[in-house]
This record gives sequence, structure tokens and C-alpha cells, in this order.
Amino acid sequence: MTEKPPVRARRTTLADVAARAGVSVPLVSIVMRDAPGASAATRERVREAADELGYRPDSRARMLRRSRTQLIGVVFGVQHPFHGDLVSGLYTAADTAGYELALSAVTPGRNESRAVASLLQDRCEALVLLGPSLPTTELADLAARIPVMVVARPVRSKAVDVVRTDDAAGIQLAVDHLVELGHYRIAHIDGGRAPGAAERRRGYREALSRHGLDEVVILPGGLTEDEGAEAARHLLALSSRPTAVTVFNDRCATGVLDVLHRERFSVPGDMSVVGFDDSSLASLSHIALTTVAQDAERITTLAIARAIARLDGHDAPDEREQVIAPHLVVRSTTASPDIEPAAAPSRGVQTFST
Amino acid sequence: MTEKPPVRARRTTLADVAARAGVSVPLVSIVMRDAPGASAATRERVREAADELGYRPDSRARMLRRSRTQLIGVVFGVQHPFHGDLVSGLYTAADTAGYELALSAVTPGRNESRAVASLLQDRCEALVLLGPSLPTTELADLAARIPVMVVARPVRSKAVDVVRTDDAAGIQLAVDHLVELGHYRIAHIDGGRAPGAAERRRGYREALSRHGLDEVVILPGGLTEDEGAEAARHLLALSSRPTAVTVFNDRCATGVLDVLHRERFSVPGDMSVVGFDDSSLASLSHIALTTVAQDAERITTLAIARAIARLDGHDAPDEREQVIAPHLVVRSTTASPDIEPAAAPSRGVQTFST
DNA sequence: CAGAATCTCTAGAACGTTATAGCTCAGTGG
DNA sequence: CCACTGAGCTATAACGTTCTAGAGATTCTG
Repeated sequence: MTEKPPVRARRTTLADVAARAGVSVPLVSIVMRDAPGASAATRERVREAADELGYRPDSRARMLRRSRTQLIGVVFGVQHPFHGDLVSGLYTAADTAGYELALSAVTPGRNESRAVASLLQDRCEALVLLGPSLPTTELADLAARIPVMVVARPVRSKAVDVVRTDDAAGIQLAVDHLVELGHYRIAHIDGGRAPGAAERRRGYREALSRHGLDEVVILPGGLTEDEGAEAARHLLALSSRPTAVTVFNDRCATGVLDVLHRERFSVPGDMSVVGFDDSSLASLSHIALTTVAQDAERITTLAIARAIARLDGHDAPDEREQVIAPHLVVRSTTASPDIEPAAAPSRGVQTFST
Repeated sequence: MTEKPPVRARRTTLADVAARAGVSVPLVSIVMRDAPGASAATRERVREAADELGYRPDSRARMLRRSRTQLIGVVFGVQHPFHGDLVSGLYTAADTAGYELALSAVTPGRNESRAVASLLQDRCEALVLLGPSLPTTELADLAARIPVMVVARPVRSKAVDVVRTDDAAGIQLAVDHLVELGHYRIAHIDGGRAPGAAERRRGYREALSRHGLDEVVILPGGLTEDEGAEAARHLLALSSRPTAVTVFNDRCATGVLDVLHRERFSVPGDMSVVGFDDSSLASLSHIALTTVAQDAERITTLAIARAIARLDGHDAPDEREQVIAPHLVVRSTTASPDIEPAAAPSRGVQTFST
């Protein structure tokens, strides 16, 4: 019995610290929580003992004892770059409100139902779902058990709260910008069945009609670079070619840009391009995509605030769906259609190649 | 006292199920865990009661009572796309081994220390750190408390386990491929202080000398598209221009490609480019980057297996550092340098622009 | 100086689960 | 008829924390 392989010394607990400091267990708890009820001298002594033993509170036991777990569950897609921005924002919002976050990822081998189930086992008090693809009925069922915040997807059910960008207004900003520059043949590359795509399509139509333009050109696109590239080829094949295009998102727009470059079109000389998301892609200096920025910070702040309001019993029905205004970030892929770029070797090449 | 605002019905517990089924609490526990010690008839009855009440086990209480939490903590960067692949792999590996994962993200406002601290509070049994930037001493301190697996970064300390790709071998694969195609002026764009960069640099040097090539060209690069673009401009300005280049990672390589296209260079006609990571970027049809693929599935499987081995008390010192062989994915950005592409309008343009 | 208020601390119970030990009852073998 | 076995179930005690109630000491108040 000289060797005990997995000896794994028991974690130090409040009881260990209490014994070392010569006080009771609850008093140590009081000190560790900075709760009132201990003298300064004792606090000092207890803290010292805790440090010496390397004490770390056990959040499982803590949450078990408290009625409130102060835990908000987040379901996010591990592939989607914009979810990264949202998760960052959620962390800071939750932190300032004194809540913790429990992350549960959706991966190719782990669907949303599993992700949600694990968060329910962890006894989260509320759930934040980023761009969920669960059917509305399941979302409603879930919301019967626990407050549910859906981010970046419109949901018809009244059971769940929604925080999302005003997609229609975003595209309208883009069209306004293009019209102001002098464009009047403006196309839209679509996101298909993706969350928000229908709204953006609608915004495009409305903006055009508001400006008295009737040449509606909607091309099937998608969420990825490949789908954008495909759409761009169709765009260039049109008989009366538009001078500008609004694209469902930045990834898709990057695919469009790539095809334009390969086909020797100058951007923005021959074609202005506007994306959507203001993802890290867009701000890259060699892409410099003009794009519609979603206010991730505001979205996440509101989602957390609303979740906490629900937990506190404040149900404001008028805030069930919060639609956040986006803003336009103008970079280098948009310009007036009639101005010939001063030093644009590509312009000549385009003439050469057509 | 007619209204109780946050009434929030208490979760159903084992006791509720037990009362409904007319049995004791421990028996319900036995049934829910599929443990031996209950008759088939009783199991049926208990399960029925549990379903009716919508019972969900409380993982906090469960983990508190068990000595083992069966929980592995993962620290990952929310920005880094490759971490997404790794997280996916970790989920499936942990799942098949009967472990749960606790995710903790590193964001601009949440550093690695905080991410680790929160996992320690959750009483994870082991930690998996993806490409951590913590100093070696802190990693060693951490490893004194809990088994630590470092993924995708070489660490000198013997305290932590490491699972990583053989970066040097990866670049050597790339160089071998290029030499085979007939290249002999091959440059390398560097990753600076990034994890793995030093190894890749070394692999480049060794591969060149193995092939008897002495024209070592190492250009400062980085992890991002912008840094790749910058490096590409330096590359093109070289007096005796290389015909091929190996780049630190795919993002950086994308920046290189973009500058090459803008400057009217044909890829692979005028310049072959090889990336590293086989990220989703590389496989996009309009980029089609030849690249060195890291075996994410194998890396994650080994990391989980090793963590569990540690927990079971098996410490195999010879497996402290596991170096995984990468493989080359050949796409369309590499070709022989002397073959003029058949239909390459850009070739003429390049001549035109130089 | 009595009584009240305040401060500092402790005892004990509780959160929801599971491990351990023990109970009951049928069946079995001597 | 008794001891024994084993299956099926229950009582009790933990896990580590925090809440409630209250004890003892000190200070304040009139």
C-alpha cells in the first residue's frame, strides 16, 4: 500500500480554511462573499488562510444552495464568425450584470436540441439562442419552461423574446447610399432561407420603390463565398448590367468581389458592392468592403437586460421584439458610377477584356 | 398578497417524482441512472412519473455528490476559425468517452486567466487549452493543480501535456511538393511570434537544405490577411523573384493571393502559393488554396484520451508531447513554374504591367 | 444602569443528488 | 424449522455551500 496511483488530493473546501483560520465555516463563507458580518481583523486572517491553502469556491455547491444560479445559457454556432462577436458582447454584458455565462456549441455532430438540453441540466435561469434553426413550436415549448431570448432571427411566436437587427432598414441604408452616389440600376443578391434574408429582400424592394426605381433585380445567392461567386457570374451575364449590388452578407460579398476581380472588373469603378454584417472580413484593408454593420454590443446588452428583466418578473409585452437599427460603414467598394477612377489600371484592362 | 410577481415554479426534483410514483427518492435515482436495483415494473412506473412531471436531473447536485464530475474544461478563442474545428472534435471525443465539456471563451474583454479561473470554479477535472498564450510558468503552476493539455502550441515545460501538429514536417511537405513541381526559388512568409511559427520556419530551412537549395528567403508576415498582403508586396519587390511561396497560415495566404491578383500576377502560373491549416477559407472554390491540413479529429481525440488517462492515474512520460503528422491538400494554387497556362489572359496583363 | 440596538460570530438546516448500509420478504437447502 | 441468500426497496448520511436563527459581547440611549 505504498503507492496510491490516482491519489488526487481532495480540493480544499471552506471547512479546511475555517479550521486553519480557527473560525466557523459560515464565517469563512461570509468573508469570501464579501458579505457583511465579519470584522476587518477576521477578514484578514481568513483571507490569509484561504490564500495559503489555495482555496477556490465550488460553483456547483454554491449554485445548488442559492435559489438563483445567476447563470445564463448561450447556444452558438461554432462556425459562424458573427456569433463570435455576439458571444464576446454577451460575456461583458452578463459580467456587468453579475451573471455568469454557460456556453453550449452547435457543431456538425451536435445539434441545437442537445446544446439546449445540456444547458437545462446546468440549471441556467435563461437561454440566449444565437440564430437558432429550431422550429417555432419547439422554441415555444422551451419558452414555457424558461425565459428564451432569440437573437438575430425573427420569430412569430409570442412566447419568446427576440432581439434582432432591423434587416430591412439595413438594406435601405445601403440603397440610399448608392442612390445618393448616382446609381439607379441596383441589384440584390439574396440569402435564400437564411434568417433575415426575407427581411433584407423586402427592404431592397421598398427602398427601390421609395426612390422611384422599378428595375428590381434579385439574384439567388446564399451565406457563403461560393454562392456569392456563383451569383456574381449571373450578375455579369445580365443584358442590362446593374452598376451596383447589395449582398446578403459579407462572406457572400467577398465571393462577389473575387469574381469581379478575376473577370477584370474594377470595384468600385465598374461595380459598387455593399455587404452586410461588418464582419472582420469586411474591414481587411485589401477588401475594404462597404457594409451594413449590426450593432453587436447593443444587441447583446439588450438580450441580457431583457433576460434579467424576465427573471425579475418584469414582463414588458411591448419589448417582446426589439429591433435594432444598423448603420452603414462606408469603405472603398462604393463610389459614383459615372466617375472614371483617376489611376485605375484595371479600368483599361476591363475595356481590353470586354 | 394576491400577486407574487416572480413566482417561478420550483424545478421538479427527484422528491417530486418519488412522491408521484409512490417510491423512495433513492429508488428514483437508481432508475434514472439505469443502475441495478429496481424491478422492471417499478422502472416503468417511475419513468412514467418522471415524464409526466418533465423531470430533468440537476447536474450541479449530481456532480457535487459524485466525487468525479466527468467534466473537461476547454479554453478557446472565439475569433479563431480553426478553434471551431477543434471544439467540434473535442465534443465528439468527450462524448464517446462519457465526459462532458465546459466551454470558456477568450474574447477581447476576457483574457485566458479569467477563462481558466471560471473553469476551475466549475470543478473541471482536466483542462484543454487551445493555442494558449499564457507564459510557460503559469501553465506549469496550473498543471500542479489539475491535468493540463495544451493543443497547437509547443511548450517546453514537462508539467503539461502537449498535442500538436508537426509544423516543421508540414512545411517540408509543402516544399517537397513545390520542388517536385520544378520550383527551386521558394520563399517563406513567416508567422512571427505566433504558436508554431518558429517550427515552420525551421521546417522550411531544413527542407531547402535537404534539397540542396541555398536561396533562403524568409519574409516577415503574420496571422492575418493584412499582414499577408504586406508580405506579398515585399515578395514582388525582390530582385530575383521566387516562383513559389509557403505561407504561415491560410488567412495570411489569402492576403498574399489577393495582392497577386490585384497586381495581375497569375496563380499558379507566375507564383505558386501554399497555405497552412486547411481552414474553410482554403477549400472555397474561387480560392482553392493548396495547403497543409492539420488533423483536427486526431488531435482532439488524442487530447481527450490523454486527459482521461491522466485522470485515471496513467502517466506515460513518453506520451507527454504528441506530435501529429499533417498532410498536404493539393488544390489549384500550385503548379510547375515553367508551364505557360493555356488560357491565361492575366499572363499578358502581367507583362503589360511590369 | 437597565434595556435596546449593534456587531461578530456560530449552530444547524437546507439545496438535489448519490453512496452505503440495512430492512423485508420470498425462496432454498439442510 | 432455522439459517441463508438475493432481490427489491428504504433510511440515512454525505458532497460544499449559504441561509436562518440566535448566542454572546459590546456599545448606544434615555
